[in-house]
Amino acid sequence: MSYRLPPLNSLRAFEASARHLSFKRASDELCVTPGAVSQQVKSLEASLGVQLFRRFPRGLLLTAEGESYLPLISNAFRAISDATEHVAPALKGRFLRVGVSRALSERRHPAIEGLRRGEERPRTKLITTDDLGKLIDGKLDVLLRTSPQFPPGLHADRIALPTPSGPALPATLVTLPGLAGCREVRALLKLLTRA
Amino acid sequence: MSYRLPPLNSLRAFEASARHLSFKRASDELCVTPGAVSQQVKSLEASLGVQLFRRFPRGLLLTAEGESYLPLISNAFRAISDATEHVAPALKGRFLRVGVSRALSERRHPAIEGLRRGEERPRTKLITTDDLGKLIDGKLDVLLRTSPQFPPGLHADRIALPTPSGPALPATLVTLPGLAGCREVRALLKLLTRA
DNA sequence: CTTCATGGCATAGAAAATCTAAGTCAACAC
DNA sequence: GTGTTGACTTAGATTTTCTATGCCATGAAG
Repeated sequence: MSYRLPPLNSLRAFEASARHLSFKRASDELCVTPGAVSQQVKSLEASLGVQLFRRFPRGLLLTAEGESYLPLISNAFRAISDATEHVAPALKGRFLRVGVSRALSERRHPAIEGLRRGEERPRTKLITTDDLGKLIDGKLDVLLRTSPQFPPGLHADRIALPTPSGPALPATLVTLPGLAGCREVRALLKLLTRA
Repeated sequence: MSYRLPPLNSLRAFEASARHLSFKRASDELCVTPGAVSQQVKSLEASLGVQLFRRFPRGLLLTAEGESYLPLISNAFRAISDATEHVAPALKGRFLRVGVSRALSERRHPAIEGLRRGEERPRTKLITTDDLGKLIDGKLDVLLRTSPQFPPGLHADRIALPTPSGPALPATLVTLPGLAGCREVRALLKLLTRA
């Protein structure tokens, strides 16, 4: 038997916003802009014909409908997430595993430190290493190093890390080809190259 | 706590294909082309790194992973669908409620008859009526009539219904503006104007 | 054997959805 | 008063989804 599902991407924006009671914090979690979250939630409300949030200048409150919807949607997403991890155990890690070479790690670059402290998105687990083998073995998702060298078959972005004072620091972000375009890696790239 | 969700639209394509063991029949249900379903499922398999189907020239079989994934995903979608109906009761109808004027109804137009017998998509519930009031009152989603007249505020598409023999039959498909762009209405339009 | 029907696959491009950047507004803090 | 924060809106950029088309492999019918 078929069902009618609401727009699922919008539902994701709703769920994250409802947990945080903030489009801003939801946008951080989802690695998109607050405007995108706002639009998605608005679009969901329009398609449902139901207000899910009360908006305030500095945040959100759930309506009664939103209050009743949230746990049901969160549980369904949790079930999907768990089922997915069960079927594809390789997706179990909830963090982007980022190798950072010792040289860069010791530079205490602000964005990298922010990631380390959990203050920046995407969520990452930082590992001090420059071992490309870990990338190939699937033990890392991304490797950030100063050396521009990388073996064929991997994908590399040459970037300039802005420094608080002085010239930008050249670095290379290496990934498996399949991961190069994923949202978290792109978000990481953007974070690292941000002024 | 956040989760990592697979691409939800692809998941929808997987779930429908797995129920039907056919991209073709899933495409009918989802009102998209088989090629689109195929691409979505393939994309999901790539992002999970797991084969979900075995393909055969005349259909699909589920892999062990696909077998274990399906009930979990179906249940989650069911939960979302139920939650959505609970929060937005107006969405309860699972059928597109189509009013067909008596004149058109009596013509026994093939596409309309196909809809009536449940042989054509989108799923519709046909009601013989030409009462625009029902549309405005929300008791109908769409009204198909021969008359080109409709009140301001509604949306109308003037269409030509192909007949098996003879010239196309002019008709008007009237909807509330909010519904005019929705997938089911568009699918209905396409079905009715198909040669 | 040939022909026809069926359905999955791949591709290029069209269409739609999603997102971003930028600016506005309303509150709150100092 | 100014500055900060976060929600809202808009236009356009970007990405995703979809379509149309043709190809391929099978199975059924003649």
